[in-house]
Amino acid sequence: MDAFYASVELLRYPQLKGLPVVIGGGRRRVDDMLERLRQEHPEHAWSEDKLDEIPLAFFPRLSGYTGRGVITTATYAARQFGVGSAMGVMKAAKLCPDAILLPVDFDQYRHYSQRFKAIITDIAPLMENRGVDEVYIDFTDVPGGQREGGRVLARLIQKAIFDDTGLTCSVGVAPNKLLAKMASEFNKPNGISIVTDADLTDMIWPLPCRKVNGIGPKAEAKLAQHDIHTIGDLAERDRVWLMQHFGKSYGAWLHDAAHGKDDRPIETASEPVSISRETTFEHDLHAVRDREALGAIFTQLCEQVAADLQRKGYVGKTIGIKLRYDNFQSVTRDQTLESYIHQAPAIRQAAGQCLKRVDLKRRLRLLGVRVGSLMKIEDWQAQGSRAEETPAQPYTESLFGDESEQN
DNA sequence: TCTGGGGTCCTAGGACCC
DNA sequence: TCTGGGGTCCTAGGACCC
Repeated sequence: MDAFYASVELLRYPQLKGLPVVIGGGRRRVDDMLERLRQEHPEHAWSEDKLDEIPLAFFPRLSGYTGRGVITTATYAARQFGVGSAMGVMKAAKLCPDAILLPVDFDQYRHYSQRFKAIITDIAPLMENRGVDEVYIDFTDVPGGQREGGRVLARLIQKAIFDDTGLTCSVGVAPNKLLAKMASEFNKPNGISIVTDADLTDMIWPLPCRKVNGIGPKAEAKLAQHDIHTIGDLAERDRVWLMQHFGKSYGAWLHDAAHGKDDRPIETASEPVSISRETTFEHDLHAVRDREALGAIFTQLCEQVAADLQRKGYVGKTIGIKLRYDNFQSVTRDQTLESYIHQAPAIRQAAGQCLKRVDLKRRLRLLGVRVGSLMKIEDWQAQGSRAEETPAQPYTESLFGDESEQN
């Protein structure tokens, strides 16, 4: 989907069309924005169905923002200023202070995500989820899927999605997932691109290695040290040499990828491996000085994870924590229990144990709670689930050090 | 002006078992 | 009498993706 979060926001605020808009900074919902408008401008009759009447002047701008968020999506107008996803909001504010900043509203994006995916599976049932805004589709056996190399079906899908949602997408058609992913980037937004094996040398090899899905910043830097910059450079290298320098498995994969080889099937169904919640604090917190605040956040994270588990219908037995220090270094600890759990007090109990195994002298910027080794709740019940033991005194024990160890 | 949140997969060492 | 060869599970960290 093209600039998905931003495009969804533009559906309800069409007055922002064509303007630099960025999504990020914080998590909020439309109601919060309405609430603020009602307080600040009670002379208007604000309501959910009149969002398109909100004057431009009332929208928050990047320039007024102070905080630690990042940009998740930028409209194409905002990208002209050099603003892009994963960029810190404060940096984006320097590049384009007048851009409109909207908070993320995941519920809304999930809703549109389900809608466009339902439209796709109606046309082509073999679809693999790749997050909220991206999918792989197997055209092979769809009627008409081979016409004009797939272009006809790609156009049909684009039109069906646009007619239903007003959202545009870009489609890459290729013999495998690796090439299709790269092809989808060639004609954004609202484009179609077709790549065949015969196009490998002229369309793929000139691209920087970083364009391969699976080569990130670290691998790119290491490749550059060996003077490998384009996918073509990579394709020239000997397979064994790559395996010696990048590991047996990754090296072999690099070699295959550079030659456009990928035989991964479309996975139409998948089970989650873990469910987690984490939060970055507005300001760094200290385990001893801010232990009340940290304790409250910790409890809330456990409750959110528990609610997520129950909503999605899972229990888990590996409970873990993650924290990030003020120097951005992250550590994790986890613990596998004897039985499966899914309730907040039990999660908090186990996660609290993990917390005792980390250094809490440095200031913290992030805290997270994770549950892994998941099992479907039905399977758990079918095999005679044992009720989890709730700690006798939940939420009262000392979690973040104690006053005696002041630092 | 430092750097979100929710995930997956891989590696590597150690415990433990046969 | 100084040291096997598998296999699985657990844990921690890190790369990468959307």
